[in-house]
Amino acid sequence: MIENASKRERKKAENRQAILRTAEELFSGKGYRETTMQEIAERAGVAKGTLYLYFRSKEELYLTVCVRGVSGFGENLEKARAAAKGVEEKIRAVYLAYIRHSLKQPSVFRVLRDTFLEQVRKNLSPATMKEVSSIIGDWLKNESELVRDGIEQGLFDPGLEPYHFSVLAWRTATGLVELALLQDPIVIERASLENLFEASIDILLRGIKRLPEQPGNM
Amino acid sequence: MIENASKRERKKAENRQAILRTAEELFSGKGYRETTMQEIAERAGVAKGTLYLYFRSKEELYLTVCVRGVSGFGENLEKARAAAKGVEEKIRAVYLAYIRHSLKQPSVFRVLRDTFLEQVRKNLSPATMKEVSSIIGDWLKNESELVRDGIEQGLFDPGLEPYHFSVLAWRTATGLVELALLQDPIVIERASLENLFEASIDILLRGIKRLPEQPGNM
Amino acid sequence: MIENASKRERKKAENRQAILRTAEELFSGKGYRETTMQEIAERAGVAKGTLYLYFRSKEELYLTVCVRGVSGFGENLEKARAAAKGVEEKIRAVYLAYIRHSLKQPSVFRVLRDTFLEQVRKNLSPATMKEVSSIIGDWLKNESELVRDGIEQGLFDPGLEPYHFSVLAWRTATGLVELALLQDPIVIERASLENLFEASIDILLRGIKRLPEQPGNM
Amino acid sequence: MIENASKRERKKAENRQAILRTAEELFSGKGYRETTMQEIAERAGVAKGTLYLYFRSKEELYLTVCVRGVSGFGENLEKARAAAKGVEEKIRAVYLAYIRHSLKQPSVFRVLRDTFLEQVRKNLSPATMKEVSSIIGDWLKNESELVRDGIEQGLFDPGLEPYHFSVLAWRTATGLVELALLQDPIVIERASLENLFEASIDILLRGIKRLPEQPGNM
DNA sequence: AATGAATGAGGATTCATTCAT
DNA sequence: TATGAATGAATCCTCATTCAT
Repeated sequence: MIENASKRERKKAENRQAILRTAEELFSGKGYRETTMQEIAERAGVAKGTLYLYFRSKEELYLTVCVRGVSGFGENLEKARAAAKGVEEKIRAVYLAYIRHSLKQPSVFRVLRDTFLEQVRKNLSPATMKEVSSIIGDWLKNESELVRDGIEQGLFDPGLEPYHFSVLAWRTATGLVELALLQDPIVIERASLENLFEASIDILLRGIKRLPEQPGNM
Repeated sequence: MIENASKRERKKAENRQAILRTAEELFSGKGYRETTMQEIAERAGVAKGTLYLYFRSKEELYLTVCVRGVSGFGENLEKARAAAKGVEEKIRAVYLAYIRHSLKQPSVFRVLRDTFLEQVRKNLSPATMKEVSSIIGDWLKNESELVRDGIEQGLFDPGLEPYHFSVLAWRTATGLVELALLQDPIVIERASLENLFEASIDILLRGIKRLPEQPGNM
Repeated sequence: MIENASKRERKKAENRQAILRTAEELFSGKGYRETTMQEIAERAGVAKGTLYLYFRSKEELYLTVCVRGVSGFGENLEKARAAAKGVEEKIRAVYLAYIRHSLKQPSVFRVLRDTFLEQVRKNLSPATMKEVSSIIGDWLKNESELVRDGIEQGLFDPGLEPYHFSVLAWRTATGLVELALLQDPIVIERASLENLFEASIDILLRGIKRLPEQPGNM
Repeated sequence: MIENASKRERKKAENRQAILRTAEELFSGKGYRETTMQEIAERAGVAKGTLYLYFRSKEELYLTVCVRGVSGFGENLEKARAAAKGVEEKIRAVYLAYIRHSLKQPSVFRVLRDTFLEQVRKNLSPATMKEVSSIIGDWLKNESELVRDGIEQGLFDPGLEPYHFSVLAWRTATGLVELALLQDPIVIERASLENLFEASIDILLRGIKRLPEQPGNM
């Protein structure tokens, strides 16, 4: 009896996961409008109607996909920072973790990004907006702390506004990921782009380093 | 006869421009999928069927909007480069011109940006994408000439890949403009962002400067 | 063992009644098409599948509700007839009992009325319709016996077709109840309507009375 | 040119009429829910999408059908009254005209009736409700006048409340039409019902006649 | 007997594109 | 050249019914 119940529960949970995975893949690959419930159902191996047993509407499914992915994101960045030694290394680690994670879970990246596109914001519930914002907000805040530390340690230009740098790094990373996610990358090949990920944070860090001999005029 | 012909020509060109302007505005405001041919026609003051006299399909219309937008950018940036003296100043001028132009013509900016979101790409044929990218690619290549000049003049790190830097600057600028275009800016206030526009190119440039004493290891 | 069996029987009968009560309420409030099996199940406190243990289909459930409703009417009217003395009084009593019962149990009334709206009929098989009508037909036939008695006793116009009068009285009563059940009565106030209930049967009866002096020409 | 335009206009108007006619037929035969846009389109000889060129939604189409039919109804009753001579004949003529017109245009009848069914009232716009109510209201008012005249002329029982009689006649007629509209009439055959139409108004009128010799006690 | 997850046919609506005028 | 009516494929969602547990 319990066996039965749990078996059923398990099957249900599996179904839910299958739907979410499929939906994530499709939404992420083709966007909200382009993805049809029919296709999600087919690929998830269930009937169209079944989707509506688990999610009240296409929109609810989309939001669930979003929120689910977003949760893991923050922790990931946190881990990267904890693992790295030294201010500069931490900044670099978080920056690259943001890029790597985004490339691995494009749908999450897209939600994060969409939160900052007016066009799409209306699709997101306030709750989602808040959760997403808080992740970015945390990153920016933590990042600023690191920069401040760096300044205090004499590593970075004392005239630098720490928060500004965080925003700058975030926007740069986002812009690069966007390019990388295009299925046949344009303007630049994938391999070069990979190099650019590392090069970009190097340039950014170098751009804020303190120059002892010749006083920075920034 | 000739009078009539030229009059007709003029009317035709006007119609074309009106359609393009309207389409740009709508694509920019609601995205490709959300924009209907019906609405474009209505707002442009022509009949739905007329659109198809000027553009073979919705996609071609979109492409034309893009190309027109990119060209506008091109001229603008060209002017900025011509006006500035010295490599570094030219790079800064072009970078800032890109931002200013984007803020002045948000719809062009948005349409172009969307072309780099997969959501829109799924609706566009590879041919369309290729066309847009090649224009942007050309433009980035021009930009990298400047960087190459800078390296030759001993201003920038000789290990730097010029084209990469163009891409980096472009993505950074784009990321910042995106933030600036949000109606209720989150994360950062408008004023700070204005500062960041200038600070960002300073950081980027400083990040690639040659360091005579300690040889660049990038 | 027997205890258990009877207990189960009781439970089963209770379930059946609960389902029927709930269905009646819902069918009455929202109509056949608008009422879903899901909602019936929920409100009756059973699972959707359980409904199909008791009733083969939605239609059979509806039919059962109807039949049950008609039977209730039947008993009630029968009682009224038995209690009254004299043909005329019996007819009046049955007529008023029909109205009172309808007002006391609006859902039964509504379900039965709907069975005579083509909208509902399209959802019901001919068999179902036939079943309901035969019950109502029987009931009307009983009623016409009274009229026949009245004619034989020289009370009513001998040219009168007894069954027709039953139908007429039934439709008139139904029409009046319909009006009375409107939440914000239009056309006539509730109080007046109450008077009309009595006045109407008076008029109907007077309309069929034998007129000794001038031979009825109906 | 004008030829063309008018030809086109005519075609459009014809289409509209065809759709309305078809819709009336179907709505009226199967009810709102049972009728599909697909079927209306097919039978009207147009494509599904075409319906939406003429009517914004299924509901708007339904209401248009309703309102269109309702307009002619009032005039019809008016004509019947004008044509008949004498109070009694006028009442009979209007009553029968109501029945005949209802049978000829069932959809109109249904709208009229539905205005008095709580279930359906929510589907009707206030405007429709008002128009429909006014037709019934007019009938009832005019009818009352006739009854009042009859009383003054010594034809009808002086104790009779004129308005009540109007309501009674209206509800009786409605109840009978309802029965007649069932596709395979139940409880009573079509032919008998036809007789009942006339018999019913005879009974009603006879039921309110003044009885000079034996004072009416109603 | 009871459950409730799964099904899939069916229905309203949208919109890019065509074509007769 | 310009029009806008017509098309129908495509999409989201509902719900009666089935069936494994």
